[in-house]
Amino acid sequence: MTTAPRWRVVGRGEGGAITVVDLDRNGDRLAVHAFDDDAFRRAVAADAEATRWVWHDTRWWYRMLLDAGIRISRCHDLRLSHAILRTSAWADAPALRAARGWDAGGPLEEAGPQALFDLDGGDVPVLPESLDEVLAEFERQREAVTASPQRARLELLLAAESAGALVAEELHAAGVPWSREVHAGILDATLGPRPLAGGVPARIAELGAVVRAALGDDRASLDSQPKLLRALHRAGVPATSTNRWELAEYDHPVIAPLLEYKKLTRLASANGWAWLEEWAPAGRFRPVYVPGGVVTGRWASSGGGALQLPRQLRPAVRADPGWTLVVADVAQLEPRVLAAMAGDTALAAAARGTDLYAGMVGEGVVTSRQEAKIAMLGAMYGATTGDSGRLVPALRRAYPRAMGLVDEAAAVGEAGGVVTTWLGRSSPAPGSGWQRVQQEASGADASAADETRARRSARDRGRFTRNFVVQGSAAEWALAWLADLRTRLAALPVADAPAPASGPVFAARAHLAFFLHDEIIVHAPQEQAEAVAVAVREAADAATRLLFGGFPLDFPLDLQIRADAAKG
DNA sequence: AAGGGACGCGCG
DNA sequence: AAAGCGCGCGTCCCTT
Repeated sequence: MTTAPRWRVVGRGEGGAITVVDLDRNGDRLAVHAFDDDAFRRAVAADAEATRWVWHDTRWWYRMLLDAGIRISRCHDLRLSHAILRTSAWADAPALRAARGWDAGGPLEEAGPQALFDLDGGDVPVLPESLDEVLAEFERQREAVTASPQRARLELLLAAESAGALVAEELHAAGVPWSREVHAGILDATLGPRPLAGGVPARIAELGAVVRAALGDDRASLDSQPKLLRALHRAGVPATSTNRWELAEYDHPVIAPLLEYKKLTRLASANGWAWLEEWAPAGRFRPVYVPGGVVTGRWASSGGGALQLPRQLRPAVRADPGWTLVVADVAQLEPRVLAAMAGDTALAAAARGTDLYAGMVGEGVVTSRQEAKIAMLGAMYGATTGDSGRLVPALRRAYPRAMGLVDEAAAVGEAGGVVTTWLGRSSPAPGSGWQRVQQEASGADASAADETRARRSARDRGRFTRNFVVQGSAAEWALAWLADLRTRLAALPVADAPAPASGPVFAARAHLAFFLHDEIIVHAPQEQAEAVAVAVREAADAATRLLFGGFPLDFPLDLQIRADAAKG
């Protein structure tokens, strides 16, 4: 009788052949297989459900599999896991920290065959993919986790991070269903007809003329910040910058058309016709997601500005014929995560309905929903002045546990310490520059300027660590939500729907199409919309229980089923 | 000519 | 009406 492997570790063996080592739950070897590329794909396809595949970089291996139409259930991404364990305060892992090569983490090209042609790159870091190095790193990671006092949470974090890596590749492969017609229609209505190559859109040209007239300078340059600032000064607007918020404070006929001009030039340059051609040439927008790309554990993106899509263009996200979108975002994710982490039952009580901010008003902590929002954001970001800073003390009185948690995180950061999220991602230690500034200020010959500088950089770091614990833990909730939802969607029956342009893995199957910190979009066959909506809600509940057990707090969703992703 | 920094602004 | 966290990207401008 054969034992089913717990892990299947993938690497390059003799002569570069793909080699898979099957391990049992104790990490003992069950079998070793050498494959060519085709045989490897067949082996994965035959065992896609059962096994946790262990590999150096999901971007490399899973992209190859998805291209061949193969989806898998689980993996362990050594690159992402290494990054977490290397800095986690809960992992005492000297061997892992000493390992060379695993902290490289460059773009995908550097890990793939592209590197062969990147000769002038010279010392471009390449992740180890040889079987020996992959096995050794996996062993180091298992040791670090097993020895951790927070083993269960770290295991959860590594599993969630790795699932996120799978989701990121699937999102890229499927793409965001994008209506070029709707997008072009918005551009036309806002900017005017598409100009000839290199031309200025009509509405922008008109507004530019109005602005120059108001400045009394028909040759004023509006696109150069220093020149615009000088032109404003000549026209009697004593602005110190040209940002929107400051300009809005001045009462001058140039302000309104100038702000509109800036709005339109922004749309044209960031998401205009050129963007449409480059990023959505065939009805799909395919951003590259970068899991763990932000220090806090949030995802980043590269290419196309996926995480900055203006709300204005959301109507261009449009389901294929016979399909629909399930659009869901979490209401007040970060304050809810904070309440659960701190075990703050008063804040949890305010969150009991669907609107945490309304709950705060109901408890008499603040007088309006807007105040509640400003105060809560100020507490999580470390505001000290303005309306926001003024309201924070009221929150400290009403929610001492939640506020105590972020205040403590700030204090640790100001003192140069490290803070850690709910599941175990730690903030980076302060850099040598930061420490030097603090030391210089504490020396006997420190000037007043030295002390001011040191205090400011300490406060800056305090605000960073204050926010780190909340933003990072919220990212963990979102990862758990994504991972659980991904599994539920895969379990839905294959639908009788027209094949979408989403590639072989996603034809006739509901799939994630977009993710943005606390929001997801699922592209679903119309007949499955309700089932998908249920899965999205159940996944949120599952994530909450997984992270916070029985703590009495919901994470309610704002969920809509509709053909486009506009809010309505 | 290429690259880095500053600025501004889109998103959460 | 905003000053306080985390990002990516386009533009301009200056340096190399």
